[in-house]
Amino acid sequence: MSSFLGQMAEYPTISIDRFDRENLKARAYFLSHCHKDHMKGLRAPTLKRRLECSLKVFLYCSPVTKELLLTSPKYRFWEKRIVTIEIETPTQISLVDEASGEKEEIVVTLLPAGHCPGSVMFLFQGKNGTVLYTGDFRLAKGEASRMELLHSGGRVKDIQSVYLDTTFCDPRFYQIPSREECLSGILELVRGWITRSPYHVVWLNCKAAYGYEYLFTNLSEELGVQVHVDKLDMFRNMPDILQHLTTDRSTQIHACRHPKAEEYFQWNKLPCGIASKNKILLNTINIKPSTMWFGERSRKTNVIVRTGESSYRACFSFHSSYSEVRIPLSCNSNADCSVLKPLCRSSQSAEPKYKPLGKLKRARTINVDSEEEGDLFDDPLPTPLRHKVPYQVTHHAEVFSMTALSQNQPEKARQSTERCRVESMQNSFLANFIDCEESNSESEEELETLPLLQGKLGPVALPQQNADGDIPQWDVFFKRNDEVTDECLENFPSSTEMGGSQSPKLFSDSDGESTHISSQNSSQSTHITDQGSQGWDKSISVPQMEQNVLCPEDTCCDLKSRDKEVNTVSSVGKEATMSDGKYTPEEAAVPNGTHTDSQSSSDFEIPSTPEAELPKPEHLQYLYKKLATGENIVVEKRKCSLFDI
DNA sequence: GCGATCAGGT
DNA sequence: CACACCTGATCGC
Repeated sequence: MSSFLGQMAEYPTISIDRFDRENLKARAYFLSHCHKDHMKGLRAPTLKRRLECSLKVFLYCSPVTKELLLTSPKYRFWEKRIVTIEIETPTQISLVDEASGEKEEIVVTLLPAGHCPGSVMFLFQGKNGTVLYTGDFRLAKGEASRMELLHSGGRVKDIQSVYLDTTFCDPRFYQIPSREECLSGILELVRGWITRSPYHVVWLNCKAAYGYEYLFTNLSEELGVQVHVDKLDMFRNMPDILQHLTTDRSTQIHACRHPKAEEYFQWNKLPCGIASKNKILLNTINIKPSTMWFGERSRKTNVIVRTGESSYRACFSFHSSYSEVRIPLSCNSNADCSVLKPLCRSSQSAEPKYKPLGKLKRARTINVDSEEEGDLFDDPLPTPLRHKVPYQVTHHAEVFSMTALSQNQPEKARQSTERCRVESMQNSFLANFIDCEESNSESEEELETLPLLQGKLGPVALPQQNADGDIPQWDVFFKRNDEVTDECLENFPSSTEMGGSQSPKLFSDSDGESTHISSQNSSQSTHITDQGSQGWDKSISVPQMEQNVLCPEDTCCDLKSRDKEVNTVSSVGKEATMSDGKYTPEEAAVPNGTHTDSQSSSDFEIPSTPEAELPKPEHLQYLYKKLATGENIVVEKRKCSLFDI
């Protein structure tokens, strides 16, 4: 359960991913993704009642999240009260207090989070500054640069707080192999097994949760075998996922579930009940996706570990690891950049890009123009179509989409009369990183020594710069992979090598030299569904501006100035107290060089920000000072830290 | 009967 | 370790 209580210090009238207690009074709700632990209170009678009374309260989320949510009858009562916001489309929302009529404007931008279908991060911009709520996220290869652009779109100083998913925000989870590596390992294991005969089947022992879809779709895509699941109606409008799933049990790849699945497996039975085909017994192996991590200096890089005669564990994570959580707060290079990198890619590089799954098929198109105020909210399932264009205006009294920046916009382009403070946010970068530090311990002892904000989602890490850290030796980790990739792959089970009904003999869990399954080439061999994140095939917005205004060129940012102000952050939930002090880094290093995308290496690489350092104790000094002066910092029961440089 | 909470499991 | 659930027991309404 996320320990984030739902409210952010800067904007306490909105609630995110929590719908109980204090959140019952919120003026607006936001849901980052459809995992139960982020939906607490969402179907409670108390909230339902409030909804019936407060007609101006809405839930904002991505179109995919809405689709998934409404698949469950338990949440259907939300149907008319959900407003979907397109990815990467800054949208203004009026937060109205129904009692007093008091109104506050806020601009929210949804950014793909890579955690599960529909998952997003929320960037809020308003009178109390800019805050980023990450929700749960897994940055994928190539996404670091997106984050840079994100941050370069707003001056660093405007980022007051980052409410961060700190699941693995601990040095002990220093590395989790990249999505591509894990995928590649699983793919080859599955391939090696199911190609042996039509009676060789694989059971993917997945927990009930959204987030495995990219695994299913990629396996299906590569192997031409659909994955058996219990239910797929939630994906009925997402053909990119749906086409790879089936409820036909005769397939060779299963991800079905049953409470007694483990027991079944002992008896050679799949969770869906079948044990044979054409009266011939099936040969089954099971693969359990689970988090595996690798310490900074560990050479252990197997992404598949054999745990039994027919059992394997495969590395898989919904969350970013410690090394991935180092989010560049701004971009190093130059700048015309716009907020969002995906818009900037005119050159279609070979870079493997993880695109969020779940592109919605629109049942119908809805024209949205300035006359259609009511439509947005009255419309049922197929959400109003909007283009991912800058400057679009959705027409509802309280919701406007607009371009994020005005830098490239002709004034005439502004359709909304609303002022958009985002305007000022474009230049001035600082090569900062959000970094989490240490302490996964729950012992009082450690908490005392290192007073950090705790919580899965919550603590805020502060940008910091350090010139003398020990930089992770990325090369050490991945160089070797390059060298051994091919031979490793050769060690994979193949239909010819593996005889009988034994399961593949590989991937020993010991220090594996040859058992390592990982490939820098995985981007080639493992296709990740490309579907243009949430782009819509039909356009509708009337006031349509030029596309890509946000980022005219494929160029990246140019570092014009360095913003020295970085507010400290923090606070999780209502108990937390924001620290409003500002910090001026004395030695904000000048980002050097031009940003280049990391095309060739893994997620862990932080190519564009060579100065990035590991957090060091001295970085906490400022925080300590604040603590010493009595500023409130709430320590909750989890790990992670607040970096207050 | 429902929800909330907890313990225990995968 | 951790997640994202699930089940079952207990309690209160």
